[in-house]
Amino acid sequence: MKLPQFDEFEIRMLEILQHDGRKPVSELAQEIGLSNTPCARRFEALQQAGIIKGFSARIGRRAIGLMVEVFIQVRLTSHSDESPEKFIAAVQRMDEVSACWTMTGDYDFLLHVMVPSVDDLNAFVMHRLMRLAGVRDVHTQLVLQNIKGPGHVPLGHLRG
Amino acid sequence: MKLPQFDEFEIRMLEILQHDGRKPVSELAQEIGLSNTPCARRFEALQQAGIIKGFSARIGRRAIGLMVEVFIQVRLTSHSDESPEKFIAAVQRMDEVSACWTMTGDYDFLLHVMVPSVDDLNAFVMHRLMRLAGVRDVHTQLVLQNIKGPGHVPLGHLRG
DNA sequence: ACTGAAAAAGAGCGCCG
DNA sequence: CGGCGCTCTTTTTCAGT
Repeated sequence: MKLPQFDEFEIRMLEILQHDGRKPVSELAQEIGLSNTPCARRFEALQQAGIIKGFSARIGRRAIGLMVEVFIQVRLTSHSDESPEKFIAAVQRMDEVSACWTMTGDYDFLLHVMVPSVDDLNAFVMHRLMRLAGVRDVHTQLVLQNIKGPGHVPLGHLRG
Repeated sequence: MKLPQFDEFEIRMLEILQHDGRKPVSELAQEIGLSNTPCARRFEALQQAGIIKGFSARIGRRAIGLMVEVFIQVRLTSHSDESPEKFIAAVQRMDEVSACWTMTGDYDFLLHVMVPSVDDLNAFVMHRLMRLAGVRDVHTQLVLQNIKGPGHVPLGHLRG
């Protein structure tokens, strides 16, 4: 598990592709001051090495009617014979769950959830989430405003 | 603020582009059973309407040495003459902050932060975050495991 | 609105300093 | 490794249903 070393070309490629993931390699090459071929080679290498894991369209949630965005913290029963794996597998299949992490602190899981309305939120929490085996309690916090991101990973540390 | 109506073509385009944001329009067209031109038109329209806000490379944080991922909740002083705008502006400029939301609950802000090491986390919280005007207290929770996402927005509700 | 064909732009290749 | 020139694919535009 060693880190690859990044040169300035690669760092700038990552910066640019994080902002515009569809930018043609030819434009990339021009912007970072490199010719077409070496730029394409690095582009390929970054993906091969797992540094670029893929590309995604950023979709405006409000534009598709997801007016309610929440973070839900979930605590499982400690003596869970129904081990966390079941909960994890269930979460993976829930379309409303945009992201999920296991965490330190009072709760075991943090879920990032988007639904069209407060009624849908209620239905999701009451009838789908709390019905899962091993769920002890949940703590829901509404998002009031999106200040920043997501979809951008810090890169500043790469050039120190 | 009305929602556009989505047909099956557009929904599938969003699904595909969320998974592979660099897929050529020609391939998209083939996969959803449409000819080149109308597919390209919808592709353009989705961006124009703000439904697709852009495209991003998904970067593996561990691959670039960001070994510590945390969520930090921040509470501001209630009598903040230094209004939240100053805090927001500061957060926008902090590279370590991958995402930020304002929230209901005991804390005002939720910050998604990635840093190379625990030492960097300490330095960030102590010397940069808590130094900001109006910050009353912070609550930090470490990410133990990435279960799902981020970068994918629910689309299931669009087709009922 | 979709189709089909042209022109323009980009990607992938071998080959050479 | 970086650059150059070639072919093939993809995008874009402009017709015609």
